[in-house]
Amino acid sequence: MSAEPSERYNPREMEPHWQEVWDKAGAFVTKEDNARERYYVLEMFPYPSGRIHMGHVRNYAMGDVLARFERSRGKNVLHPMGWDAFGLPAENAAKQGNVHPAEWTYQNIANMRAQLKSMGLSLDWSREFATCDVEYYTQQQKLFLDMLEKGLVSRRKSKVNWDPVDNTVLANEQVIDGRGWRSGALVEQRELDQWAFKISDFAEDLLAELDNLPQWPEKVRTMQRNWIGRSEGLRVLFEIAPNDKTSETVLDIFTTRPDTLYGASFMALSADHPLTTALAAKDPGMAEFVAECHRLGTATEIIEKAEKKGYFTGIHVKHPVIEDIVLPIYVANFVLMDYGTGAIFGCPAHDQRDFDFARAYGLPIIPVVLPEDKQAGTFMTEFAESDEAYTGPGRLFNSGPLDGMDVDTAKNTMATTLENRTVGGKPQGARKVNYRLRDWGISRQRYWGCPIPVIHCDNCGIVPVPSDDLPVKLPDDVSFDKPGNPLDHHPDWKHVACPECGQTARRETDTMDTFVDSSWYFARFTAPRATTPTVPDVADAWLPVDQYIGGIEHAILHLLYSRFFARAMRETGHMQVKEPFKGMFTQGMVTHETYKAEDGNWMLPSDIIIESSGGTRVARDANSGSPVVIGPYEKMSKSKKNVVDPDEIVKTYGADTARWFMLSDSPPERDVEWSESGIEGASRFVQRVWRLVNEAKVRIDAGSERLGDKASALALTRAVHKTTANVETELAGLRFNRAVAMIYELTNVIGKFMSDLKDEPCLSEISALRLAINNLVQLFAPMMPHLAETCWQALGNSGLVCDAPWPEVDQAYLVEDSVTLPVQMNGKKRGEITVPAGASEAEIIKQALSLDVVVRMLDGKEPKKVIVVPNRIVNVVA
RNA sequence: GCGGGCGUGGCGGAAUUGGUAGACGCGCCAGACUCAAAAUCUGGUUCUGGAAACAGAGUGUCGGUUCGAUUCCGACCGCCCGCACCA
Repeated sequence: MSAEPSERYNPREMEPHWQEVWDKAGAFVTKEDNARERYYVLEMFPYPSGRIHMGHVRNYAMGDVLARFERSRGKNVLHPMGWDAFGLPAENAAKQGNVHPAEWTYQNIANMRAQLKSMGLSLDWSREFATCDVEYYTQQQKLFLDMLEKGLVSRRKSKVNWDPVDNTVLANEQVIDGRGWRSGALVEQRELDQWAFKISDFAEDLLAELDNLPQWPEKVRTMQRNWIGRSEGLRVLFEIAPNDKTSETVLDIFTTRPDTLYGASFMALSADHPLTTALAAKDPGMAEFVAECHRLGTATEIIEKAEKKGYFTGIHVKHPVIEDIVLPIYVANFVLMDYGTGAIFGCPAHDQRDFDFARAYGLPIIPVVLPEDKQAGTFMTEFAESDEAYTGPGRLFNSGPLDGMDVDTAKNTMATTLENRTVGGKPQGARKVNYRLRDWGISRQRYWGCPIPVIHCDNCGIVPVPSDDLPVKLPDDVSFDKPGNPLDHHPDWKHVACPECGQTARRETDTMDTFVDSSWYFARFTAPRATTPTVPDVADAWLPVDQYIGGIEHAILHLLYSRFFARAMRETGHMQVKEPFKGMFTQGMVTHETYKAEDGNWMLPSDIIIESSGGTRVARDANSGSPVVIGPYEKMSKSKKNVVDPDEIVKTYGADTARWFMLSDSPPERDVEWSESGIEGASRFVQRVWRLVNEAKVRIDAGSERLGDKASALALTRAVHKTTANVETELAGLRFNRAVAMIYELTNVIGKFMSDLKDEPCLSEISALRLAINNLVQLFAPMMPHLAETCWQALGNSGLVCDAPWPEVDQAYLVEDSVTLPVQMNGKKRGEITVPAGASEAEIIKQALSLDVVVRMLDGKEPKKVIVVPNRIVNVVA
């Protein structure tokens, strides 16, 4: 099959053809026994919602360009695809449509696979898997058991974020502004037995290694750093003054400012602190205050506005470094139980929250840090009138032995002092590094997830499922008509004999958070059919992923969990690599104009007609003709109906056109604006290239017998080599938009060359044209692979362009033998001169000064100075 | 509040280490081809003045360094994103 010259290029015919050719040739099946350098490119695998969207098209187009490009550069490329297939939508579909989650999911996968195949991606489909495949989650259960054995999994009663709409637990990372990330429901706090991965064991390493990921966006690294939230400080034991309300004798607090201890004026406990709970049991007023704190919730708006409130416990602690001073203990609504020890000391002068609290309750405010440029007296006076705590640097004062020290020295000195004292037989102070990062709770009360392979036995406690008994398979016969977890109310699934004592026991009915599934799939792709989670040697050979591409929305959750999993898999012997992704790229979103009808309803782009006259665009309803308001570009979303269906685009314009458009114009990390005229422009280029190739073919076939070296032929050859070198650099750096621009430029150059070509060209012109047109095809081949194959064949090349090596760049052609230099007068361009490449400075100056405009402006005077930057510029200073 | 990023024509965006601002695309204007339209091709398109040659201004604002600044420095203005009572 081949397209006739002079016909329009027909992607609908050619694209399926080449897809079949690649498929039959097994062109993109990755071989292990391949001596070439390995290159692993991976795009975040999709959730099988049923249809791909333009965001997928952009993501996979980028990955595919890299895969094809690196392949042509001689690498052994791994470019796999799979499905992040567990999750709640399948269960919701089951509830609504009476379809089994498995059926729904696999049907969606089939649809989306067909859509992805129509894009012509160079994927190794032989490695495809879905995380809901038994073969995959069996291996995940093995990993879980290995991690359990290594002490990387914990089970404890803990406060969890409970989503009352989805009826399940959420990880902290899945709570956004106090609401569930999927349901948007206000999250409640509940106490449950939970399985958790001990990600906090790796906090330090996860933080430190961020510095060794130079190919990650700075933004993502910063976000992870903040999330891990390391802070160095001191645990301090405060002695509780003897009293009759509690039997406790010490209060354990965490502070990062031990230097300000001389400014302490109160202590504050979290509403959930054990001491609070004990005291509230006997104090109804306090119990009411605690309840009030819980009602406040965690929503951002509320926290921002909430006043600092407290409740005095009636007890005091002794000041650790000032004799005969006691400090009152409050329960305060701004102290968090899950950070530090859930208790703090308050130094109002140097912490804004403490300041506000002290103001509200009439507590002393004692400044102990003096800004470097202030006198103690004036600072005290100014400070008394201020509403702000001073949190900057300075020297200690009002602080006895610390007076005169800078903040860091004072911190250290105080730490050492307290380390050397004891309270109740323990050191009063202990240096401690605290992290915000908390363990990753993975228990979910759901059916469509990976079962947690443990058994609860009344005699033996928690018993791991023996590996011979794996997999713990999900039962097929489940009902979704009752609220709660279908696994829990399944008639017999959970009832099993204890593997240890044989007595009646219960299976764990919780399944794993679906983020577990996506935390190691990149490793599984290296040996997707192995009967172990990985084949360690193979995983180590491929990993880390050279280039990972996906959305910024996974900057914390997925990427942090994956980094943890790599470490956990290392500890359990499944691989050596601890950083899973060497290069990370976060691509921007696809946006589209929004359209609103007169009645205020959003309208689909396909339901409107846009007319433009004299630069103004007017939209109206395609059916009724009534006017439609054109709104700004926003992220494509179903709710605003500003979506374009990739299937329709592929049918109308072809995959190559869609890919080309997605890669041109906008830098890949920025949002791209989808527009009708944009896709039309891309389509125009496809046809233009096709015409150009056919015209070139006619000229080349006609040949020539005239000898001769034409300057235009040399210029074209230079342009080809230069563009090849530049496109290579840009593609390697993922600057697809710049590569596209250069290819356009070269196309223009070739077009110009052809229209200038005489009826009887000489040999040098024909061979320059042959090189140019073939190279052009190769340059755009990673982006528009079908068109490239068609052109490649039409030009009479043998084999597939996807197998052809990247064109060679001859450095000799990159060196120009004459240069055009701009000539500036006082920094403003006035003209230009052309000089031989090796021209001396004196020559250049002489030529520049003889320019008409320079002579005129100098008006007979000598220039003050002439600056010559070789190969760049000449500047005449008058 | 803290952290990260960004401000360039009508629009998306280009501009190596400071060296011709506006590549390339979209849009628009004019012309060619056509009975006509579509498609295609050619030319033009930062702004102001001018028929043109040309001159002046110009990369958010103000200032600085420099022969020369979109690029470096300082102050400000505006926008986007992330985090946020983390002691």
